[in-house]
Amino acid sequence: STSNNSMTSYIPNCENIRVDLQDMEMWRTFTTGVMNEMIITKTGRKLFPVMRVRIRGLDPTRMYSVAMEFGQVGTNRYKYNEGGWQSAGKAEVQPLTSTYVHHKSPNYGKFWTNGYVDFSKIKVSNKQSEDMIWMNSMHMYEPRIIISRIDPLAADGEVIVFQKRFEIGRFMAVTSYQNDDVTKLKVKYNPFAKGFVETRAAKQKQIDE
Amino acid sequence: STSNNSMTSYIPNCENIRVDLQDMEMWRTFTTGVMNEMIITKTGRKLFPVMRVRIRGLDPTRMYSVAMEFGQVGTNRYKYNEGGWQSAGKAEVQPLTSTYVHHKSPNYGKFWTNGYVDFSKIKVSNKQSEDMIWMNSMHMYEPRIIISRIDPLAADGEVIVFQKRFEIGRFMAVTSYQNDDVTKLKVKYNPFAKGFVETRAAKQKQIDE
DNA sequence: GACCTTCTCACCTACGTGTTAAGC
DNA sequence: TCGCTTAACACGTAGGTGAGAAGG
Repeated sequence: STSNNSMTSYIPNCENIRVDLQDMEMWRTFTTGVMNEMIITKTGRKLFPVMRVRIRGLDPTRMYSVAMEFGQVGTNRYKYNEGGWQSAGKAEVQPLTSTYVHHKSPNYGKFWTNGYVDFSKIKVSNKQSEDMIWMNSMHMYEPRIIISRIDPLAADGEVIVFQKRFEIGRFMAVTSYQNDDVTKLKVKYNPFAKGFVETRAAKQKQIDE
Repeated sequence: STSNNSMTSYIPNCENIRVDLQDMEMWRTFTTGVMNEMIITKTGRKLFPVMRVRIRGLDPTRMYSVAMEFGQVGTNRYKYNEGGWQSAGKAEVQPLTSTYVHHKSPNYGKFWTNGYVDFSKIKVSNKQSEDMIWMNSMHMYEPRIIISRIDPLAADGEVIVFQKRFEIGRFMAVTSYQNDDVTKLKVKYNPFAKGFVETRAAKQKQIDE
């Protein structure tokens, strides 16, 4: 939408910063012909796949914070019906604590541009809590990266110098998987779900016979 | 020794910084009537007990790095003989990479003084490697804490503002435990060694009978 | 009833222990 | 032989999965 696009353009990218999402093949798998889902629980659940980026163009000697924000997409809530997602009324209010400041923040530009930055520690929840991202179930979210430069002269000591939306990282927050195709992909690619590979294969065999 | 004491005094403690070691009862257990030992391996081994400190007196809005250095004690190497440690010739050269910069560095004074700072991620090794503390086996070490303030005006951007030695944290680096009393204490207090509690108890019973 | 949430569970990954026997 | 180091191992801790039944 227009409002989303304007978000990335009002930030002067004065340092020529670039941020590239990694593991694109994996991300395409979870978004081609399917709307990805992420389970949220009271105690917090990790995301899969994991956002992993390469950052370039920071001043090596200056200090930055890197954060990931989860923005609500659109103004509706959704339901899964007859094999697809459809609007189901107006969205709940976007919870305020929807930004994860990377645990290595703040740090030198040199640190952030050396290798990859991953967000594997993020936990998403349907309850408010410090240390977790609070989301509404059956709502759509989009991850966005925000880089701030530490600046003692600024009012709050930090100045946003870069933002980027990752449309390919969009997902539906759910308390249990709705689309069985999503479950299949999670079991296939997430090592922690290895115990269900055989289970699901056996069931599929029963169906086939 | 005189040289060790002078190390802490040439740093002007201009910010009235205090650093207090926690879990003193545990540390006393590992140093009263016994010389503590820490196993070092090629792939790196964690320390037990873990150094955990409370820091006070930092400027909340300025930025600091907190590090732990492992200094060689004395100029000898040692051997365990007839139930005690004794000198066994001249020490090997102190490896250079003997400082662990805490993984949350750099960070605001406010962060460091809020709660405790623990060094549970430190790994010690007898091989040179990034990310690990390189030590010589059968040598004695002493942990020391070093706090540096990030200062854009300084030549390398950091200025040491505090140092402190922890004599109670001294230990002998070994590739396998020499003193069985140390092994007993490790098995008794380290949760990860719980599998050996019964084993050792059973063996002791055999001896008693 | 229909829809969504919560809880417990078996089954994984990942890795921190001292033990022991073999190696040098 | 002796002293020290290495590697494989059984047995823990810690925590990340979807499944499935129960709850609201």
